[in-house]
Amino acid sequence: MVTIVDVAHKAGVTPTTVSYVINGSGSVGTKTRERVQAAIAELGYQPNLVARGLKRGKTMTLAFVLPSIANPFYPEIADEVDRIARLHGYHILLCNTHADRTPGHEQLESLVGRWIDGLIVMASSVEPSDVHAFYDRGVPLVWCLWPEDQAFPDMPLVDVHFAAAGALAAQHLLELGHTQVGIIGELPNHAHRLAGFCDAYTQAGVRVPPSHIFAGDSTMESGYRALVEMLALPMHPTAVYATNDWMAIGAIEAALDQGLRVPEDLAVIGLDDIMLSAHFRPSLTTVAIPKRELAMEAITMLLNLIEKRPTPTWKQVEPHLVVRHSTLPRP
Amino acid sequence: MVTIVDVAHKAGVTPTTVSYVINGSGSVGTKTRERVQAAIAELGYQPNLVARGLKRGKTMTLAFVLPSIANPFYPEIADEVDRIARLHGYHILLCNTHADRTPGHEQLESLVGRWIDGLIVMASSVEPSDVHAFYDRGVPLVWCLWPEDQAFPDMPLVDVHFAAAGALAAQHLLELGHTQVGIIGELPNHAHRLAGFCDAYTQAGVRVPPSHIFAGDSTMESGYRALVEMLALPMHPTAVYATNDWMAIGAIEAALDQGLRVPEDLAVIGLDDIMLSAHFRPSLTTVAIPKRELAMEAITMLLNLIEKRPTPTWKQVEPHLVVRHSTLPRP
DNA sequence: ATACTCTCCTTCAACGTTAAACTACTTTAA
DNA sequence: TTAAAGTAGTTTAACGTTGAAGGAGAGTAT
Repeated sequence: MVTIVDVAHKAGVTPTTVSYVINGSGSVGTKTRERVQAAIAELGYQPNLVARGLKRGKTMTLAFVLPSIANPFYPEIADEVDRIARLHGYHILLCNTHADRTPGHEQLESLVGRWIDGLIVMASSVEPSDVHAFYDRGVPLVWCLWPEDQAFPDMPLVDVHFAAAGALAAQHLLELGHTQVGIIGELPNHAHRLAGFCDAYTQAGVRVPPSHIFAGDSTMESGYRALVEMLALPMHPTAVYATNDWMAIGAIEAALDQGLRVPEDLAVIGLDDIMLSAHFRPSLTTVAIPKRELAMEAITMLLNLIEKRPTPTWKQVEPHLVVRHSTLPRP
Repeated sequence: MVTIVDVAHKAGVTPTTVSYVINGSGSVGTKTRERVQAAIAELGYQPNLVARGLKRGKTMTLAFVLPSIANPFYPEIADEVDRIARLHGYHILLCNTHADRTPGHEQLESLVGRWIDGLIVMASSVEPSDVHAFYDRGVPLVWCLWPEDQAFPDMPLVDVHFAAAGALAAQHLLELGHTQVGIIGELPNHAHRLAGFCDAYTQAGVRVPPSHIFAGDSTMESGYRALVEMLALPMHPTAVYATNDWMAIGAIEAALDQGLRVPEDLAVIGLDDIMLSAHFRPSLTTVAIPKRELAMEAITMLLNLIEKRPTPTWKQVEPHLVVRHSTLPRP
């Protein structure tokens, strides 16, 4: 590898002068500058970021900590984080914790040994207290999608306005005239999604009795089971709201298997907008989480923290409704 | 941050001795070793990998270069690469080229400035010649999924035995008695997938005329269009083979829209096994690419190259058939 | 003429770690 | 008893870069 010393020799100056040319610091005469630049070009010199990192105490490296990149929720976020980070000269280290929160602690340690400049931690990839310990050490970090009420209130956080998401779903069903609704939700994790929905119904003067709320665990299977249960009761819903898309899809499958038509006999709405929802038959009406915006807010906040610019430390991104073919007006 | 010098002071030895304790090199007395270890534990010392990287010329960092992690084909591979790399003490730098092959060149340069120890390059993320230039410089790297015939034959390569994949699809349809087949393929990229299929048919004594082969571009829409075209001709296929799942799904949608039943009137088989295929209705019979195995072979080969262990530099992983609900015996 | 300033470049030391070379002491061998 | 071999450390220098301090020379002001 060609080093700054090689360039200096070739240009007949000292390494410091070359460094000044590269970084625009110091003061360098025009002719010398040109000679140095020629030498750099000729030798194909690239500054060594390891040495520079050691000297400057800054590695231009960020870490993206998440449960698993194989979970289809994260890749799009990762892509956007990487894109924006690179615009600012940073690279992203991937860190899949595989939801093993205990070694998650050691993983954070090993990242800090690399002098990363900051990290983005996705919900539930590491123990909250471990994350907070790092924050206290002064490592710039942003939490992303941590359930708001569990968060240490002093830590930078970006999440989704889930209550608004629930309200959007409710508003859509209300506009279609559905007053008899069943709900499939994962509690307590989806509390905001549920509350936003129920509050909107209450404000519209329609009561959702607790007996119309069924428990799921975010899997398709749990959505299927919940709908079967629901249909066994004498409640006759004309619409179902599931707090995520997988459960909504499970519910549709159950309804179809029970001989109901979707959306004619039963409207179903989900929340997330996973890729499958667009291609499922019938395609799923859902409330979309703006992942790229989420990523953008998180990385922007992190870069502000690193570069010590003033920044709000709490952001909520707003979801939006995506109407497809699983909802229709009440028969 | 606490450094090796702090530990040395606390233990009453020189930094070198601490280094010897950490790395198990040199020779250190039992009592001294214990004192040093106690000091390390007490101060919570973590070796600085930046400084170590500079000194040793090794950063324990690999890069994973791909078009975009948002493409659902890659996350599972990335997850496995990261998992295995970390078992060996390496971290993974993510590098989305966004199929911009020109800046791809600069991206590689910036990675080399970081002294990464090696990289895995996914097909079509960078210009082949740029990649080869890096290989010539001695940077350990493995190509993954590059169409075999385009590859520089001297470069380490891991790919899928696509001809066998095509043959598996053919064998399945032959066993179901389908002699009238239509093919939707992307050429020339999917040449092996096509050849494997056609060869198997030929060997079974069934000729597939060129007129039964339709062009697609790997998108769902192109699969849809191809099937519509196909049905307009007087060829009456009872089965369709698409060289990827998206086109197969597009074909199914077209068939359903044209009033055909799938699989009763028309069997459809794909290739890839993307996540959607399992949840689509009808779920798609397809030939699966073993992504985790692919990842494992690539990272294993790369680690062998880095650590200068003998290793084959060409691997093909074997696909396998996944029978679901889009294929049935010929009516 | 002397002091001051400015520009341009060099010297020096440091970031944290670690191999190589060296020293001091102990043990073993002939 | 002396040499050889081993053990347990230390000293030194280096990885590649850069900020601070310093110096040489030219230009300007008094």
